[in-house]
Amino acid sequence: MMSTENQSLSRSIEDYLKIIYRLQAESGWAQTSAIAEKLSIAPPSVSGMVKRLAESGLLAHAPYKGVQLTETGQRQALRMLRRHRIIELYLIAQLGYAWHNVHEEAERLEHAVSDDLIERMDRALGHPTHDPHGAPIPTADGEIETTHYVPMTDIDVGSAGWLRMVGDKDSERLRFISSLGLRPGVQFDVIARQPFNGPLTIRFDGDREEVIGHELAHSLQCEKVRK
Amino acid sequence: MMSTENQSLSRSIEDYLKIIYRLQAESGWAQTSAIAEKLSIAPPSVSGMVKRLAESGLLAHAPYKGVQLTETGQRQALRMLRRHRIIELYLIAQLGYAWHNVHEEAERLEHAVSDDLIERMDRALGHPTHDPHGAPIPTADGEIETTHYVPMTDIDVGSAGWLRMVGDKDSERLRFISSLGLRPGVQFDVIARQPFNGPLTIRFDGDREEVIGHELAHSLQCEKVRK
DNA sequence: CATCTAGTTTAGGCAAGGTTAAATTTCAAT
DNA sequence: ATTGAAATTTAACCTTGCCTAAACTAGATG
Repeated sequence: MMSTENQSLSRSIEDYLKIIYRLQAESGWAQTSAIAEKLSIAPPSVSGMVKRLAESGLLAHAPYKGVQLTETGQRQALRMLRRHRIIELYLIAQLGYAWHNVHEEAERLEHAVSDDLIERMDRALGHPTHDPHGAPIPTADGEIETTHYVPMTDIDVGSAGWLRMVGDKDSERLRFISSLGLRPGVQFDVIARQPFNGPLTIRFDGDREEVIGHELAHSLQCEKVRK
Repeated sequence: MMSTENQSLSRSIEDYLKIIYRLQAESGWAQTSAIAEKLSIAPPSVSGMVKRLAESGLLAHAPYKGVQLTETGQRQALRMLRRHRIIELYLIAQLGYAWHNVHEEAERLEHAVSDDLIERMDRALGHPTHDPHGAPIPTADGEIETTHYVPMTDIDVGSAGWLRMVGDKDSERLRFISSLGLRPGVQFDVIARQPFNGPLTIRFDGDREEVIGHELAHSLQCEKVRK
């Protein structure tokens, strides 16, 4: 832990921290192979970087087990998340980007913008709390809303829910979701569900009905409407 | 000339091309030491990079003499110039940046934005022809207005001129210029000039008079108003 | 015409961040 | 308790882009 603190981080390092944050949120640990897969690089490359990151105090490494962000590492990861989400929102709101096209652009810009520019975008957007995919935006000092959403497949037939969040990584999936008229914030009723992981029928926007495959529905994070 | 063409260029390479373009515009050649100085790196580093750039067909190298951009190299350099200038304008017009603060931010962003984003900014700005410092913006297909401005010191006492262009690199200088109320497009009369490279007095905005030191005046690119 | 110097290039290194191949550890399954 | 497969780490190497020190050119000057 030579805690070099406050050095500006390389593009690579920023990507590692972001991915590790997400993996850790899912399962508590980030494993070497999972990191490698998400970054599309070979596992030994991850081992090497992990060593450097551990030395500089951004994460703790339990050999052969996995990795967890330190306080400092998490702060940096949340900073990147904030950048990414504000940029995505800005591109859509101010520059006419489509929902499903912003991810890639944000992925590059998040490493290049200054904190000042991010705060200006934030101001121009009216200090939003969620990005266009429904994900919460961390505050400038590293707070993030904890979500407790359930997959759409967990909502009972006859019950209602809000669509809260959809992943931003898969542009084809996003294009399809939005072609159905679905986006975060939409309230819906579950009308029917076929057995054996079959498709789900939902009604929303008053009269609109759509059938959604199990896999897709499982990827849609929702909040139950309590009666 | 293995003309790898159309590979995306590294950040370093993009910086080299930009600098070489500017040096070449000044004197026809870009010398190793001049490139090194502008990039704040050691001359041997430039020799090394120049070799690689020449091999990939972006420039021609006359050993011990200097380099010149090829057609391809120039096109890339102009692309970077376009990016830089549109970004600077966008930051000022849409995000409330001050004139003298945009350079550094643009310097990072120009390497990260997509062509698509640049064209969206261009559209949002109404297809501007000049950046906030008065420099012409190359078109998307690599055309650039040729300027033929003269330093303010070359305008005779009693004559008038327009301030057309000021360098964007020195933030302190820009801050001062703008504190005088000067910016590109302003028309002025030269009221007086002291001998021995002494200061210049100009009148503009109707009644406003300012005294400008020789060195500063020499850095202000102007167009003569013909009577 | 020889020489000196400024500028350039070559040689040899280093750090970051990747690679593949080989060694090691872990853990589940006999 | 042992073993074998999967995951991880180590080892050895590559490329990019920088560095310093040393060798080399070219052009001005005596």
